[in-house]
Amino acid sequence: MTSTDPTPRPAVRPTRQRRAVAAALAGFDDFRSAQEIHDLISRQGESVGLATVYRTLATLADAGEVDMLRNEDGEAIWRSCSDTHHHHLVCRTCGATVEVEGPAVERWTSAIATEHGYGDISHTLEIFGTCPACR
Amino acid sequence: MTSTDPTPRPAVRPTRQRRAVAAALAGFDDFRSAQEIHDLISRQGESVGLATVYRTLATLADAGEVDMLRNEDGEAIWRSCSDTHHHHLVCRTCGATVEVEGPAVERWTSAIATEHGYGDISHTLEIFGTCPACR
DNA sequence: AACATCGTGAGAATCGTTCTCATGTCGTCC
DNA sequence: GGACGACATGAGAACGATTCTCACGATGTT
Ligand SMILES: [Mn+2]
Ligand SMILES: [Mn+2]
Ligand SMILES: [Zn+2]
Ligand SMILES: [Zn+2]
Repeated sequence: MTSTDPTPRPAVRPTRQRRAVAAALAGFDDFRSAQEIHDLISRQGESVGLATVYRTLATLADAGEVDMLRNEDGEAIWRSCSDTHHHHLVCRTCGATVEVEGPAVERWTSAIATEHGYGDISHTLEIFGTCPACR
Repeated sequence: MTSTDPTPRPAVRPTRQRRAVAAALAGFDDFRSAQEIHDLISRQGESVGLATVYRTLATLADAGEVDMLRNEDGEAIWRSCSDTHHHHLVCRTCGATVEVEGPAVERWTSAIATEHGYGDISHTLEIFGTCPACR
Protein backbone atom coordinates (compact mmCIF):
# COMPACT_ATOMS: atom_id res chain seq x y z
CA MET A 1 0.00 0.00 0.00
CA THR A 2 2.66 2.43 -0.99
CA SER A 3 1.06 5.75 -1.79
CA THR A 4 1.89 7.50 -5.02
CA ASP A 5 4.14 10.55 -4.98
CA PRO A 6 2.16 13.06 -2.99
CA THR A 7 4.12 16.09 -4.19
CA PRO A 8 4.75 16.37 -7.93
CA ARG A 9 7.12 19.27 -7.36
CA PRO A 10 7.88 21.47 -10.41
CA ALA A 11 11.43 20.12 -10.40
CA VAL A 12 14.29 22.45 -9.57
CA ARG A 13 16.50 23.10 -12.55
CA PRO A 14 20.26 22.96 -12.11
CA THR A 15 21.35 26.36 -13.29
CA ARG A 16 24.70 28.10 -13.23
CA GLN A 17 23.35 30.51 -10.63
CA ARG A 18 22.17 27.78 -8.28
CA ARG A 19 25.48 26.00 -8.55
CA ALA A 20 27.25 29.25 -7.70
CA VAL A 21 25.17 29.76 -4.58
CA ALA A 22 25.71 26.16 -3.51
CA ALA A 23 29.44 26.51 -4.08
CA ALA A 24 29.55 29.69 -2.01
CA LEU A 25 27.65 28.00 0.80
CA ALA A 26 30.15 25.17 0.78
CA GLY A 27 32.92 27.67 1.33
CA PHE A 28 32.11 28.76 4.87
CA ASP A 29 30.94 27.29 8.16
CA ASP A 30 29.45 30.31 9.84
CA PHE A 31 26.26 32.20 9.13
CA ARG A 32 26.35 34.83 6.37
CA SER A 33 23.83 37.31 5.09
CA ALA A 34 22.43 37.04 1.57
CA GLN A 35 24.38 40.11 0.58
CA GLU A 36 27.63 38.69 1.91
CA ILE A 37 27.00 35.53 -0.06
CA HIS A 38 26.25 37.63 -3.10
CA ASP A 39 29.57 39.45 -2.64
CA LEU A 40 31.44 36.16 -2.23
CA ILE A 41 30.09 34.96 -5.55
CA SER A 42 31.02 38.20 -7.29
CA ARG A 43 34.50 38.07 -5.83
CA GLN A 44 34.88 34.63 -7.38
CA GLY A 45 34.28 36.11 -10.78
CA GLU A 46 30.76 34.85 -11.23
CA SER A 47 27.74 37.02 -11.63
CA VAL A 48 24.44 36.17 -9.96
CA GLY A 49 21.68 38.65 -9.32
CA LEU A 50 20.95 39.48 -5.72
CA ALA A 51 17.31 38.57 -6.17
CA THR A 52 18.36 35.16 -7.41
CA VAL A 53 20.58 34.68 -4.38
CA TYR A 54 17.61 35.42 -2.14
CA ARG A 55 15.35 33.12 -4.12
CA THR A 56 17.85 30.29 -4.09
CA LEU A 57 18.52 30.60 -0.37
CA ALA A 58 14.79 30.54 0.32
CA THR A 59 14.38 27.42 -1.78
CA LEU A 60 17.27 25.67 -0.08
CA ALA A 61 15.89 26.65 3.31
CA ASP A 62 12.50 25.19 2.42
CA ALA A 63 14.24 22.01 1.38
CA GLY A 64 16.02 21.94 4.73
CA GLU A 65 19.44 22.18 3.16
CA VAL A 66 20.34 25.48 4.74
CA ASP A 67 19.53 27.01 8.08
CA MET A 68 18.33 30.56 8.34
CA LEU A 69 18.27 32.52 11.52
CA ARG A 70 18.24 36.17 12.43
CA ASN A 71 21.05 38.09 13.99
CA GLU A 72 20.45 40.69 16.67
CA ASP A 73 19.64 43.29 14.03
CA GLY A 74 16.92 41.11 12.58
CA GLU A 75 18.82 40.35 9.40
CA ALA A 76 18.50 36.88 7.96
CA ILE A 77 21.74 34.90 7.96
CA TRP A 78 22.30 31.54 6.35
CA ARG A 79 24.57 28.52 6.26
CA SER A 80 24.42 25.00 4.97
CA CYS A 81 23.55 22.44 7.61
CA SER A 82 23.08 18.81 8.39
CA ASP A 83 19.69 17.34 7.69
CA THR A 84 18.74 16.46 11.24
CA HIS A 85 17.06 18.75 13.73
CA HIS A 86 19.61 20.76 15.64
CA HIS A 87 20.44 24.12 17.12
CA HIS A 88 23.47 26.40 17.10
CA LEU A 89 26.16 27.66 19.37
CA VAL A 90 27.39 30.81 17.66
CA CYS A 91 30.39 32.99 18.44
CA ARG A 92 29.25 36.54 18.87
CA THR A 93 32.61 37.83 17.65
CA CYS A 94 33.75 35.72 14.73
CA GLY A 95 30.61 33.75 13.92
CA ALA A 96 32.18 30.33 14.48
CA THR A 97 29.27 27.93 14.74
CA VAL A 98 28.77 24.54 16.36
CA GLU A 99 25.70 22.46 15.68
CA VAL A 100 24.28 21.04 18.88
CA GLU A 101 21.56 18.57 19.70
CA GLY A 102 19.65 18.18 22.92
CA PRO A 103 17.06 15.44 23.23
CA ALA A 104 16.30 16.66 26.73
CA VAL A 105 15.47 20.11 25.45
CA GLU A 106 13.31 18.68 22.71
CA ARG A 107 11.37 16.70 25.28
CA TRP A 108 11.09 19.69 27.56
CA THR A 109 9.63 21.97 24.91
CA SER A 110 6.95 19.53 23.85
CA ALA A 111 6.12 18.73 27.48
CA ILE A 112 5.71 22.41 28.32
CA ALA A 113 3.56 22.96 25.27
CA THR A 114 1.34 19.99 26.01
CA GLU A 115 1.02 21.05 29.60
CA HIS A 116 -0.49 24.34 28.48
CA GLY A 117 -2.69 22.77 25.85
CA TYR A 118 -0.70 24.04 22.89
CA GLY A 119 -0.37 21.85 19.82
CA ASP A 120 1.45 21.84 16.51
CA ILE A 121 4.67 22.87 18.22
CA SER A 122 7.85 24.31 16.80
CA HIS A 123 10.67 26.12 18.51
CA THR A 124 13.74 28.22 18.03
CA LEU A 125 16.81 27.94 20.23
CA GLU A 126 20.13 29.60 19.62
CA ILE A 127 23.06 29.96 21.97
CA PHE A 128 25.44 32.88 21.63
CA GLY A 129 28.81 33.26 23.28
CA THR A 130 32.50 33.84 22.72
CA CYS A 131 34.45 31.00 21.16
CA PRO A 132 37.81 29.76 22.48
CA ALA A 133 39.70 31.59 19.74
CA CYS A 134 38.06 34.90 20.57
CA ARG A 135 38.45 34.94 24.35
CA MET B 1 33.09 48.70 51.21
CA THR B 2 29.98 49.61 49.34
CA SER B 3 30.93 51.02 45.98
CA THR B 4 29.42 54.29 44.84
CA ASP B 5 26.71 54.28 42.20
CA PRO B 6 28.47 52.93 39.17
CA THR B 7 25.89 54.27 36.73
CA PRO B 8 24.77 57.88 37.17
CA ARG B 9 22.05 57.42 34.60
CA PRO B 10 20.67 60.59 32.99
CA ALA B 11 17.34 59.98 34.75
CA VAL B 12 14.34 59.11 32.63
CA ARG B 13 11.74 61.86 32.68
CA PRO B 14 8.11 60.90 33.16
CA THR B 15 6.49 62.33 30.09
CA ARG B 16 2.97 62.07 28.77
CA GLN B 17 4.28 59.99 25.87
CA ARG B 18 6.06 57.49 28.06
CA ARG B 19 3.00 57.10 30.25
CA ALA B 20 0.92 56.47 27.14
CA VAL B 21 3.24 53.71 25.93
CA ALA B 22 3.30 52.12 29.38
CA ALA B 23 -0.50 52.26 29.54
CA ALA B 24 -0.79 50.65 26.12
CA LEU B 25 1.61 47.89 27.14
CA ALA B 26 -0.51 47.22 30.21
CA GLY B 27 -3.50 46.67 27.98
CA PHE B 28 -2.47 43.43 26.31
CA ASP B 29 -0.75 40.16 27.11
CA ASP B 30 0.51 39.10 23.74
CA PHE B 31 3.33 40.43 21.60
CA ARG B 32 2.64 43.47 19.44
CA SER B 33 4.66 45.39 16.91
CA ALA B 34 5.68 48.98 17.54
CA GLN B 35 3.24 50.11 14.88
CA GLU B 36 0.38 48.21 16.47
CA ILE B 37 1.18 49.81 19.79
CA HIS B 38 1.32 53.16 18.08
CA ASP B 39 -2.12 52.53 16.61
CA LEU B 40 -3.50 51.44 19.98
CA ILE B 41 -2.38 54.72 21.50
CA SER B 42 -3.91 56.74 18.70
CA ARG B 43 -7.17 54.85 19.01
CA GLN B 44 -7.26 55.86 22.66
CA GLY B 45 -7.27 59.48 21.65
CA GLU B 46 -3.67 60.21 22.54
CA SER B 47 -1.00 61.26 20.11
CA VAL B 48 2.53 59.94 20.32
CA GLY B 49 5.00 59.98 17.47
CA LEU B 50 6.02 56.64 16.05
CA ALA B 51 9.69 57.44 16.60
CA THR B 52 8.95 58.06 20.25
CA VAL B 53 7.15 54.75 20.54
CA TYR B 54 10.23 53.03 19.16
CA ARG B 55 12.54 54.96 21.46
CA THR B 56 10.43 54.25 24.51
CA LEU B 57 10.15 50.55 23.74
CA ALA B 58 13.90 50.32 23.29
CA THR B 59 14.47 52.03 26.62
CA LEU B 60 12.02 49.76 28.41
CA ALA B 61 13.63 46.73 26.82
CA ASP B 62 17.06 47.84 28.00
CA ALA B 63 15.63 48.22 31.47
CA GLY B 64 14.24 44.70 31.24
CA GLU B 65 10.67 45.84 31.62
CA VAL B 66 9.55 44.61 28.24
CA ASP B 67 10.50 41.62 26.14
CA MET B 68 11.28 41.99 22.49
CA LEU B 69 11.44 39.13 20.07
CA ARG B 70 11.09 38.72 16.36
CA ASN B 71 8.26 37.06 14.55
CA GLU B 72 8.84 34.85 11.56
CA ASP B 73 8.98 37.87 9.28
CA GLY B 74 11.77 39.38 11.34
CA GLU B 75 9.64 42.18 12.76
CA ALA B 76 10.27 43.18 16.35
CA ILE B 77 7.32 42.51 18.63
CA TRP B 78 7.00 43.57 22.26
CA ARG B 79 5.15 42.97 25.47
CA SER B 80 5.62 43.81 29.13
CA CYS B 81 7.09 40.96 31.14
CA SER B 82 8.08 39.75 34.54
CA ASP B 83 11.53 40.65 35.73
CA THR B 84 12.95 37.16 35.96
CA HIS B 85 14.60 35.23 33.15
CA HIS B 86 12.03 33.31 31.17
CA HIS B 87 10.96 32.21 27.73
CA HIS B 88 7.69 32.19 25.81
CA LEU B 89 5.11 29.81 24.50
CA VAL B 90 3.34 31.78 21.80
CA CYS B 91 0.18 30.96 19.85
CA ARG B 92 0.93 31.20 16.17
CA THR B 93 -2.66 32.15 15.44
CA CYS B 94 -3.85 34.59 18.11
CA GLY B 95 -0.60 35.47 19.84
CA ALA B 96 -1.67 34.24 23.26
CA THR B 97 1.52 34.01 25.29
CA VAL B 98 2.60 31.99 28.30
CA GLU B 99 5.82 32.75 30.14
CA VAL B 100 7.73 29.58 30.88
CA GLU B 101 10.81 28.75 32.90
CA GLY B 102 13.07 25.76 32.58
CA PRO B 103 16.01 25.40 34.95
CA ALA B 104 16.98 22.22 33.12
CA VAL B 105 17.23 24.07 29.85
CA GLU B 106 19.26 26.84 31.44
CA ARG B 107 21.68 24.27 32.78
CA TRP B 108 21.83 22.48 29.47
CA THR B 109 22.70 25.58 27.48
CA SER B 110 25.55 26.60 29.76
CA ALA B 111 26.83 23.03 29.90
CA ILE B 112 26.88 22.79 26.11
CA ALA B 113 28.62 26.13 25.82
CA THR B 114 31.26 25.24 28.38
CA GLU B 115 31.82 21.89 26.75
CA HIS B 116 32.77 23.65 23.53
CA GLY B 117 34.87 26.27 25.25
CA TYR B 118 32.45 29.11 24.67
CA GLY B 119 32.07 31.76 27.34
CA ASP B 120 29.92 34.80 28.07
CA ILE B 121 26.80 32.89 27.12
CA SER B 122 23.33 34.09 26.27
CA HIS B 123 20.52 32.34 24.50
CA THR B 124 17.16 32.72 22.86
CA LEU B 125 14.40 30.15 23.11
CA GLU B 126 10.84 30.58 21.93
CA ILE B 127 8.16 27.97 21.49
CA PHE B 128 5.41 28.43 18.94
CA GLY B 129 2.22 26.45 18.67
CA THR B 130 -1.54 26.64 18.56
CA CYS B 131 -3.29 27.50 21.80
CA PRO B 132 -6.30 25.61 23.15
CA ALA B 133 -8.68 28.33 21.99
CA CYS B 134 -7.38 28.19 18.44
CA ARG B 135 -7.35 24.45 17.86
C1' DA C 1 12.76 83.32 35.52
C1' DA C 2 16.84 81.37 33.23
C1' DC C 3 19.49 77.68 31.77
C1' DA C 4 21.20 73.20 30.59
C1' DT C 5 19.61 68.95 29.37
C1' DC C 6 16.64 65.76 27.80
C1' DG C 7 12.52 64.44 24.95
C1' DT C 8 9.59 64.81 20.91
C1' DG C 9 7.76 64.65 16.15
C1' DA C 10 7.44 65.12 11.09
C1' DG C 11 9.53 63.71 7.57
C1' DA C 12 13.64 62.19 5.24
C1' DA C 13 16.83 58.64 4.93
C1' DT C 14 18.40 53.68 5.50
C1' DC C 15 18.59 49.26 4.16
C1' DG C 16 17.28 44.50 3.85
C1' DT C 17 14.04 42.18 1.21
C1' DT C 18 10.48 41.43 -2.26
C1' DC C 19 8.13 42.47 -6.53
C1' DT C 20 7.73 43.43 -11.63
C1' DC C 21 8.20 42.07 -15.98
C1' DA C 22 10.85 41.72 -20.07
C1' DT C 23 14.14 38.47 -21.45
C1' DG C 24 17.00 34.12 -21.13
C1' DT C 25 17.34 29.08 -20.26
C1' DC C 26 15.80 24.24 -19.56
C1' DG C 27 13.58 20.09 -20.68
C1' DT C 28 10.75 17.76 -23.78
C1' DC C 29 8.33 16.23 -27.69
C1' DC C 30 8.48 15.94 -32.54
C1' DG D 1 17.94 20.46 -34.13
C1' DG D 2 13.77 23.39 -34.05
C1' DA D 3 9.62 24.60 -31.57
C1' DC D 4 7.27 25.36 -27.37
C1' DG D 5 5.60 25.86 -22.61
C1' DA D 6 7.30 26.24 -18.05
C1' DC D 7 10.58 27.79 -15.14
C1' DA D 8 14.51 31.04 -13.96
C1' DT D 9 16.96 35.37 -14.02
C1' DG D 10 18.24 40.26 -13.40
C1' DA D 11 17.86 45.32 -13.23
C1' DG D 12 15.55 48.32 -11.07
C1' DA D 13 11.43 49.84 -8.76
C1' DA D 14 8.81 49.25 -4.78
C1' DC D 15 8.15 48.05 0.04
C1' DG D 16 8.28 48.37 4.85
C1' DA D 17 10.24 48.41 9.31
C1' DT D 18 13.37 51.07 11.70
C1' DT D 19 16.48 54.92 12.46
C1' DC D 20 18.14 59.55 11.80
C1' DT D 21 17.83 64.68 11.54
C1' DC D 22 17.07 68.77 13.61
C1' DA D 23 14.15 72.44 15.01
C1' DC D 24 11.23 72.97 18.77
C1' DG D 25 8.92 71.67 23.34
C1' DA D 26 9.15 70.01 28.14
C1' DT D 27 11.57 69.09 32.53
C1' DG D 28 13.92 70.04 36.55
C1' DT D 29 17.32 72.55 38.96
C1' DT D 30 19.46 76.70 40.73
MN1 LIG E 1 15.16 21.65 19.12
MN1 LIG F 1 16.68 30.56 29.30
ZN1 LIG G 1 34.90 33.50 17.78
ZN1 LIG H 1 -4.41 31.12 19.92
